Amino acid sequence: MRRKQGTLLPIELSILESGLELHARQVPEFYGFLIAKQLTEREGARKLTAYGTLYKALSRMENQGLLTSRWEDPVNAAASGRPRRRLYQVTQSGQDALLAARSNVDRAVTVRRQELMTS
Amino acid sequence: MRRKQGTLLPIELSILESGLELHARQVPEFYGFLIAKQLTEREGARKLTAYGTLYKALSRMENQGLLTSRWEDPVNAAASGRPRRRLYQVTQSGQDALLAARSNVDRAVTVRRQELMTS
DNA sequence: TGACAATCGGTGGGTATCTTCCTATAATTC
DNA sequence: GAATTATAGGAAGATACCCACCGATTGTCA
Repeated sequence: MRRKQGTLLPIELSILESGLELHARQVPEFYGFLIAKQLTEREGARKLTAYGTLYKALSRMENQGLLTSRWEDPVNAAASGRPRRRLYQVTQSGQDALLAARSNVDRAVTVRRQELMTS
Repeated sequence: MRRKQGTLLPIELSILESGLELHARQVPEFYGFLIAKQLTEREGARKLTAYGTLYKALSRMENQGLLTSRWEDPVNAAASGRPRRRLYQVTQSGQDALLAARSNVDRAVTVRRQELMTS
């Protein structure tokens, strides 16, 4: 749906928020599946069936420099008996984008409120 | 469905046959997914949706000594960019079981044919 | 012969990631 | 304001494995 540049989509906002929240809780890195679970919990019950959407968002964000990623050590994954994870971190640029997007939203809300009050 | 001992189930026969066929074609080891594909092709179109059934059969056969398995080197799997495979081989005992089962089938068929002809 | 116990098959879920295809929609361009 | 175009979203499927549960069946024993 063609994006107005400098904008974050709802799913991207969620990813950044989840990522930063985990970071604050001493979880330095996150991965797709974990985010999916977080979103499911947070957004309340309605399942994120479309993993494609999530993973596409993640790689998009990495290309934009909002995230960095590395593959988990395969030996480690094997020892845990599960598929390898791709581990992400929110970059400084990601944090900035989140803050900018938030203030945009705030501004939009404020403007709308003004409009309502003066109409 | 409680098994008469010394008997092989259809899926077990298929696994042994596929395994030996691959071995004859210079493919020393096989894995679940590969067998699934083989079965789908061979048994003609109708998909093996129930992977659970297949994997259970494999571990059952390993317990019975018809197969041996080892995990693929995780680094190798990672390099190929896919989940790890569990690699199986048909044991001598597996080959014997197949031969025995085949001759049982032959005998049963022969007996049935006799019955039909003399009835 | 009839009841019991064992086990098999299928379904569905969980763990993880990625690709391709089609459609819907929003942002640009004219 | 209309036409174009880029891009996001969803569905489906590929790659691999495993577990838990339920119901059906079948061999065995009384």
